[in-house]
Amino acid sequence: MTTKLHRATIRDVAERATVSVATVSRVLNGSERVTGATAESVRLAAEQLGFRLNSIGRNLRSTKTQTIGVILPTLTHPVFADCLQAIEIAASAAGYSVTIATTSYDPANEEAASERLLRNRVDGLILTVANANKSKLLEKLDRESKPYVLVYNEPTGAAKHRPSVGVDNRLAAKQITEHIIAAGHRNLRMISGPFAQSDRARSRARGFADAVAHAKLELTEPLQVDFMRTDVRAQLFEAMSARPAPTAFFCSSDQLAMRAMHSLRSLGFRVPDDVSVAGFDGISLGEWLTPALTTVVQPTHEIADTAFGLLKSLIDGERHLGSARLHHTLRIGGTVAQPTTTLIHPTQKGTL
Amino acid sequence: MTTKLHRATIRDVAERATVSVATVSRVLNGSERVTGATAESVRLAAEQLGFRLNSIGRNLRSTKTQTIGVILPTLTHPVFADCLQAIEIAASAAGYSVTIATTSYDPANEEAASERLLRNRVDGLILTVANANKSKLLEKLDRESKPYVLVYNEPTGAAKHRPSVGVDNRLAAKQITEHIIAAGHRNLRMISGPFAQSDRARSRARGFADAVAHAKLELTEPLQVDFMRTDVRAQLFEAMSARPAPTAFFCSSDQLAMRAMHSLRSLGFRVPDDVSVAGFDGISLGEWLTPALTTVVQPTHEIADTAFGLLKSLIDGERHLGSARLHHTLRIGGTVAQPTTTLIHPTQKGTL
DNA sequence: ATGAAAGCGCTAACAT
DNA sequence: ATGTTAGCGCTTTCAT
Repeated sequence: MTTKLHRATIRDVAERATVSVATVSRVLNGSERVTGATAESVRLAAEQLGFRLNSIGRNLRSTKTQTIGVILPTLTHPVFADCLQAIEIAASAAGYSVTIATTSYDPANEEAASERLLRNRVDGLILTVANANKSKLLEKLDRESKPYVLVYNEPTGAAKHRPSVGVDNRLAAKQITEHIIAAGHRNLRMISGPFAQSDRARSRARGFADAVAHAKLELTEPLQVDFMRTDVRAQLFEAMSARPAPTAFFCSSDQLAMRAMHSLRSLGFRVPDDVSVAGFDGISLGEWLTPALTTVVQPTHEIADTAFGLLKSLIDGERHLGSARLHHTLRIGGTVAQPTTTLIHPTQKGTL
Repeated sequence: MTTKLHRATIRDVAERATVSVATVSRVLNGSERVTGATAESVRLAAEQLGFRLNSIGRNLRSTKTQTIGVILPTLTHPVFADCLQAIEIAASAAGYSVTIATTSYDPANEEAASERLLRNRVDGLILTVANANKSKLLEKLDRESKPYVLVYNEPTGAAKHRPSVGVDNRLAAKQITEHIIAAGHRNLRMISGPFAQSDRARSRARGFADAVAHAKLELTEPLQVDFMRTDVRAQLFEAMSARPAPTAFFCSSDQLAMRAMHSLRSLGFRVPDDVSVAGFDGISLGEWLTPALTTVVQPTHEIADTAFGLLKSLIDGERHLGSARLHHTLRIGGTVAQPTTTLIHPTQKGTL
């Protein structure tokens, strides 16, 4: 055990095993035909020297880094955090490292983040962008034919060729909205994150509108809430002041749903007795609420695995792999109930 | 715009700008004295060529990667996810990339994860290990004098020299337990994650015991719950069958608290009317519950910033920087209330 | 089956 | 202020 153990290079190993560096490299990579005896002596020498392969040298030479980049809007959102975790597990199982970047939903950050990753020569990227149809970053990636797979984004139109993995947001939103309507609600309102930050939010709003239109109900404008910034409570107070007042809210994410429920309750409305709330995502915390949150469950783990698998194929040179729409499920909790028909007009119970 | 834009190397730039590669390298690094004119021509050439620095080459030569590794038990836990996000923000602001690894609380994975990171020659590591006092990984890092900073871990005894950032878990646990006792509870029970997986859990259990002892109450064994695996509900059913039955639970994490509340409620106990619950961590979701979760708030963001700052100093060669205990705060929600004194014996309300 | 040698893209002495 | 040159640690023809 010398002081600078890991400074041992492939060359040191070669000397100690009295073979050439080429041979050492061969046994290190398992590849090539090397005599069992020499291989063993190399392994022994490596162990004795405390040798640790320096990936940098390998990467420089092979122009492959066995590293993928992951660019996500935030890790504060459990969906993204869980997804990243699943990606990391899949990647490391395949011998890949993962380098991350977050954008705070800001396309400007997408640029800086991607450049950093690209300078590091990641072999490919898994990412969620603000808008998959119109993205400088994606255009760059396309131009440079750098492998990437989108998660959660649903590119459409001219961008439809972009590889992506996620659920059918519009359909899922339509279905959960139908569930709300089936419970007897006639005055629904959607609460959404800022459309500019999320094409998912837009798709979900479309699905909501689909269901509302199909039931021949009146469609109101989604309440756009900048989650981290705005006073959700004030916005909800106003929303509940409308006549007829909404009896149910469909929220574009579970976090939004939780905040909405909290605000509604603090305004004196009982959930689901006075007003129903449904979410979207299926974060596990939602199950632990009482009553449990009614929501759409996205198969996060599967999305991650599929995305990594796709990316791996792309990296390995396969083409035309297409995208994957995975199955969502409805998780019927207890936050959506029948509207209280006896209520003339839900009196404004709370105050600001 | 040729096909292979980014294949342009520093050498191509040098040729186009009719200077030497050394000069290009100099303007790229901002360092050194280069005439404004030549610098400009180099920048122009680089732009025209769509040149993108290849970090691999730089890293190999400089034996620095401007990359840190982050090893965390999981990202499923919001505390870790939020911390990682804050680390990433701090790191990228300082020009560092971050490569991640998760261990699922399994020390065996710590080994594999760290080797991967170390092969990638990360400049330093930020990590949370199962046991900061007894860790093969930490011993290795010490032996190789690889810079690292622990987060959340609280090394003690012989391991006290290990740089760490976090709160005083024992004190914080003691304080929130005192809060519970001050509400009038006499029969408290702690619910903890597996001690083997978390030295924090052990510290918190000690703090709990401190408060219980100080109030001269009877100390019961913490209920160890393997969160992801065990049937929490069954364990709680049993716990509530004890006589005298506990009237309050202190949970070693907010997630555990949420699961506990869910199980208790499904067993027919009202929280906080029949039984009080407090958590630890201060995840933001806890604030959105109704009633809001009473808990200890760890300054996650600050922990991340401090840890990165410390690591950066270590990487830059400074020594003897010590550790940082950051301030926690109690967040008094509504999940801890006075025990119902009229209750003779809390009758078993639910069934399995 | 193994070795010799070239070179991936860059930085850092050392020259000039 | 700028150029020359020697590698950083590894993989990979091309020989043998």
